Amino acid sequence: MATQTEPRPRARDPLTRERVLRAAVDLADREGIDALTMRNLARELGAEAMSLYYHVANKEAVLDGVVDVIMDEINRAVSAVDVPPATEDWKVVMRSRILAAREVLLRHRWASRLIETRTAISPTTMRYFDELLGVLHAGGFSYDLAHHAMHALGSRGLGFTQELFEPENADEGDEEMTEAMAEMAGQFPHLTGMMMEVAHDDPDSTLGWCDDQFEFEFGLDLILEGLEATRQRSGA
Amino acid sequence: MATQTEPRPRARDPLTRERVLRAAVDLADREGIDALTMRNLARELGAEAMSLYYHVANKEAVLDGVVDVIMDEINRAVSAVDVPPATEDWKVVMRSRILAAREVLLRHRWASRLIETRTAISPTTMRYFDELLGVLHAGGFSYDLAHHAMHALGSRGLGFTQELFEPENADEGDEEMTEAMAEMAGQFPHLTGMMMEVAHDDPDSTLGWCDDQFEFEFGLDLILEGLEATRQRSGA
DNA sequence: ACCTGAACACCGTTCAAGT
DNA sequence: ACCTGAACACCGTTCAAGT
Repeated sequence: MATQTEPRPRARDPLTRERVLRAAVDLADREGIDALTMRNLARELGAEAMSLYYHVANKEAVLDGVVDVIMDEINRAVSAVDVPPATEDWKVVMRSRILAAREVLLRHRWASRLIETRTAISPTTMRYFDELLGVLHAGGFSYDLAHHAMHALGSRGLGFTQELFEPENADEGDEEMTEAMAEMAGQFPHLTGMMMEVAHDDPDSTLGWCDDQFEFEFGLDLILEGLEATRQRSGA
Repeated sequence: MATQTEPRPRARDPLTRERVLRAAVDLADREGIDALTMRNLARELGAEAMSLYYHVANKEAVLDGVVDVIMDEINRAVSAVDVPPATEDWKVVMRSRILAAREVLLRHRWASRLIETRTAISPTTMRYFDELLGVLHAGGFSYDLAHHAMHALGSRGLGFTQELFEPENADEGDEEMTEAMAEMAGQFPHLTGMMMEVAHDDPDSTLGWCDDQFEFEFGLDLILEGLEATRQRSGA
């Protein structure tokens, strides 16, 4: 056994586009998307940063590839959940597909923000949306209305949570919290009222009181039902 | 008159947090958000990068401040459009507010992406959402339902277009285009079908065929109507 | 064919120093 | 009080060079 005291030996198979992209996803999962630099990625693979450029054009290509890996995982998850073939309600199929996609994005929380920065659309991504369109079309939507439907869903169609200002760190002390709220009451009566009403309904919650999964499904169902109503109305 | 041959003289008033932030917005408008570096920003102001640190804590604080400037512009635009006080339909008020906010974001196209990266929520931003909540509450929503409504709107409540994969550069040659489509037809029947149907309805459009404003309003109205139906149903 | 070292032009930021 | 120069630890990327 050769002496190896390197901090990160990492069985040194030859590099590969695949290995590079997989390492990139792992790195982002483990240390966040900001840690995904060419130098860190290379170290992860036991190589030098410059070696990566033999397998990928540049960092942008790495990011494109990483999104592709995620979209592939989504496609896999979606086709795995799609088992019940006897379902005739397009809303049920759509819903379960989107929720499956969402689960993947929850496993890679950096991914949705990254996906939004892509300008080109890869075949893997096209496949996802093509199948979604297929569900609508099979459900009685004209392609024209299906087109509007896809826009109405927007990024929610991939399972994105739409939240602005995710709490991120709801670790603020309780006293600072109530103090801030007192100051808030005057300036922002409705925000204050809302928080008080919700706190009354469910005393356990002060901050971090939003059930993301519930809110996502609420918004999704609202849109799906609106689309179904539009479809029936337009007879298309 | 003193000799001045500097490329960017820029009347050299003392720096100010306000001047720094305004220059930052101008710079992002003119050259894109990536050009907003501390060094570029300083040059814009006829100063050195290090001088900025006397007025702002760091770059993150600049970005927070920039978002605040934009949110202030939104609040101004919203209150300017809010003139008709006799309107009793909350949907009309909500719609016009959100469309006004959207116009501001269209003037600063880099802004929505930046806003999404903020973790803290400033008073200026709170004001916007507080007023939006006020419209819902005045329209007969319980704060609890209004809360769900805000989640359902998500970033659309600020006028964000939800589009994944904005075309960005729809400058692809027509021949490459049709070639790509031919290849696509097999793999992505529904995307192909959709494009053909839309092209048939409106022959002028092949790519860049989406009317963003129409799609935004379609999706927005879908949600607003869904919320109104939910409100009536829940009797809240 | 695959990998690397040295180097370049950038970042944000610190710190001691200038006026 | 306000601004700056030099320096540090990072980036992505090039290019000529190694095996």
